[in-house]
Amino acid sequence: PWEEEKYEDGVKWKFLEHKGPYFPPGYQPLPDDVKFYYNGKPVKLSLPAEEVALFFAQMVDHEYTTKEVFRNNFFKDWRKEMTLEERQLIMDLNKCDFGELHAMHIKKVEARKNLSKEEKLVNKEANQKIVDEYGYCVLDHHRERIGNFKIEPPGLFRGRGDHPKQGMLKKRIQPEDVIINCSKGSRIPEPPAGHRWKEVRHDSTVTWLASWTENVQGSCKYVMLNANSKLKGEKDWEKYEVARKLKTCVDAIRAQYQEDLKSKQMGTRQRAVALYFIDKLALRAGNEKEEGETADTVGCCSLRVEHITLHDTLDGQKCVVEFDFLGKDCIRYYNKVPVTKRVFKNLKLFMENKQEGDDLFDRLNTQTLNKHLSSLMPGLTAKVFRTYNASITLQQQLKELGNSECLKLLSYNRANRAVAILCNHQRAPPKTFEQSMANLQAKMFTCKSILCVFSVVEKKKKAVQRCEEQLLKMEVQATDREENKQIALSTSKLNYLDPRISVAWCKNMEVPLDKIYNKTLRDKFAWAIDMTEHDFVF
DNA sequence: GGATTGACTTAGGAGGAGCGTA
DNA sequence: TACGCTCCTCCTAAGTCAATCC
Repeated sequence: PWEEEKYEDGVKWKFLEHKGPYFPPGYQPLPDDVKFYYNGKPVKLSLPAEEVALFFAQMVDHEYTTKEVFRNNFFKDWRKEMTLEERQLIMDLNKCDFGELHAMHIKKVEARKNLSKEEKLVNKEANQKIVDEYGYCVLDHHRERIGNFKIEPPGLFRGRGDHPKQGMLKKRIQPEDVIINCSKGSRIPEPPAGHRWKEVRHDSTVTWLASWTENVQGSCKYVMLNANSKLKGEKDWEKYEVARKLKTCVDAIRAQYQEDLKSKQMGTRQRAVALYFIDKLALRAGNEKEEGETADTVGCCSLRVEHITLHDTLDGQKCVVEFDFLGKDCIRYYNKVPVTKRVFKNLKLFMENKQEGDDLFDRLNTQTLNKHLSSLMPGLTAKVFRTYNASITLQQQLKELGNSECLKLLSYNRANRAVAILCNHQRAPPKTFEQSMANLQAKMFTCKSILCVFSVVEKKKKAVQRCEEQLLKMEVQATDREENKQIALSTSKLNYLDPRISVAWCKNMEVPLDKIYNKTLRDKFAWAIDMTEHDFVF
């Protein structure tokens, strides 16, 4: 779909100009009447120590701050920011009283909420000005929106799940920490007054505009383009094209790994079983992770023996594998899956003479798995199976029809839901779930009562009809919402489902696209909206 | 080959805008 | 006009995977 010529060998652009990242405002010292207390006595902290104290104070009503690991990490890092005197005085977090700091924070939040319409508008305009100035770049001939042009503000690190580094201080990033990437002929961004950049480089083989190293994990952070940019759009399109290519050879690949289950080589059999899981269950590849650096989560290749239980029979089914492990973001994967005899036998073998903590696939890692995959098809890696199986599932499930618009949308959401369940995309049930469900039920009840009365009275045909329509809509809505209680549809919509399937479906079903794609999605998938005809097949 | 680093995609939650309703 | 609810946008953590180094 992209007319302009492609650059050769890894070149991503010829011209790149931008204003550099936007830095968050500096720390505002506490007013004199807001005090921190240690052991009951007011203590005036040095500014660096005060800033970090406030990070903690802002979080005290969050569960995080009750956790041992969080408190210890915080206290250790906080003490590093203190002066010698402060460090000698403040020895015990339990003797710290952040009450006034917390109260001030709450008051500020309240005040922000209670701003008048006009004041909110003023803020909005100020924000827009920042976006206008820093939010765009010029890449080749296009003005493009930048995804994250703001430097992440300092704070306390909030890892997910049982993260060993939770509570550590995430330090303030200075221009001196930031590498700028832009093209040679462009106007180089000005660092904030009195500062300089760590480096200005001109690397056209990468797509980032700025980067810095984050201090908690030591990893790189990047400023990159928005998903609606040409660069990202092309990459996204390519991703789905690779997945479509897998469709043409997936049968051969499946036959191959079925065959490999019988191999004399243990490594080959392990690879075959792993591939079977990745294909059938849409598991992630599962890179190995450094112990103690992150929460203990796994994917396919890093499964350990304690993560599966083998059942010769379970609930009347044979050869059942029970999975129970924490995956990405510490989301639990729990599933009972009947597998073929051969897979089952192999798994028994892999588990022999192993104990808790041992790798299930001790002869396999993601590098060798992906090397094998790329030999079967160029561009094929483990994650392509997720994209492929997600998209093909959507396409198959969309064969369920509905005659009214709301029923059509229900069937679309159900297809989307099937994918989300496959990919294990979960969410915490909304806090208001029970209440809003009850409200909906109440409305439906009212509607039903009205219908009862009116059908007796006769007449009022219009009102009856309207009421019936409303009722149907609410019933569908209730079903949809109930089924979706703990399922996140957005992740698969955004990352796994070829948008052309959805665009074609909308055309065929005469459903307006904005019923299934919000503005962000319509922007991101502009390429698909442009090029897709009603007869598109994934 | 094994570890490390760098670049990029994928992920769920927080918070707020905006809408409909009482 | 305030309130409650929903959905969107933003945020940034946490993955994947290839390149590089030794």
